[in-house]
Amino acid sequence: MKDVPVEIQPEMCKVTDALGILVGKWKPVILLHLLNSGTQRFNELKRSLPGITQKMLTNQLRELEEEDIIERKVYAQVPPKVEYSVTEYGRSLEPILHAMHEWGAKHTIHKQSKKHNQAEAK
Amino acid sequence: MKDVPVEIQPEMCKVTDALGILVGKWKPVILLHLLNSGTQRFNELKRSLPGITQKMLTNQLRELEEEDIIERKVYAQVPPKVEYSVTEYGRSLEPILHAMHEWGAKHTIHKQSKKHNQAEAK
DNA sequence: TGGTATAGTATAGAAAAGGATACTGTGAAT
DNA sequence: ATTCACAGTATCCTTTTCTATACTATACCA
Repeated sequence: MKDVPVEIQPEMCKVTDALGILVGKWKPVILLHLLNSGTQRFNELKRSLPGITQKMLTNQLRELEEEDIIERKVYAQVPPKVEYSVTEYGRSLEPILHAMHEWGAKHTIHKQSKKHNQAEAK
Repeated sequence: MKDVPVEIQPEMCKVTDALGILVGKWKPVILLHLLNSGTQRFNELKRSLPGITQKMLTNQLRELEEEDIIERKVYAQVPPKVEYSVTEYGRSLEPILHAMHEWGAKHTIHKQSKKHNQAEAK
């Protein structure tokens, strides 16, 4: 039997796919905020996310909408009113987000103790 | 009582932290491969990942090593021998990777049926 | 008449990520 | 003497992501 190597590409990786939906400087934060606070208007979100630009907020929201994770509801009013909320489908990401939050919190501690050990070892 | 808005930043988000470790075009793929196949040498990895450049492979491996997810073991030989493996600590990411894989697979189907519905609705 | 609020778009530029290609040192095999 | 395998660096370039800033339409309020 030949030793045929297993060939792998990022394009066929489902983990990469899932990750692709979450990456973006503000996407996790927006998603978590919508999950916590429920439906929010554009400017409510903007005020909750200090430092974000309008362009970025629009952009990240559109990308999440594109993947069916959030919903955008436009009211025919003036001044405009647009509401964003997490879809039923989007909520299926909650366990993953929760797991990542837990892991991330532990990792922060792990890194600190690593640093501490290095300092100790002079 | 005033309606004080909750202010959020990506820098304080643990999900963003966890995500940061996994992002990079080849990181999930490398990690999954090391988890599946165990210890691997640099060129074994390279051959398993068609399309990756040496620079990218080195770079992604170093970033994973930096976070203590993988281990790099250098043998004092010529030609050089360097082995990479997932650390005990790195294995704590497995449930998350698994959950993402599952979700990603379902999402692929979700997107397909969405497309199908759109086509149906002419 | 001018200012405010809303939910954006447009444009330009900086910074980060990734790609292409060439080069390195060393021992062993041809 | 040349070539190969190995595990990288070094350099330059392109693409993508993110930032900064200005601008839009419309109704309402003073």
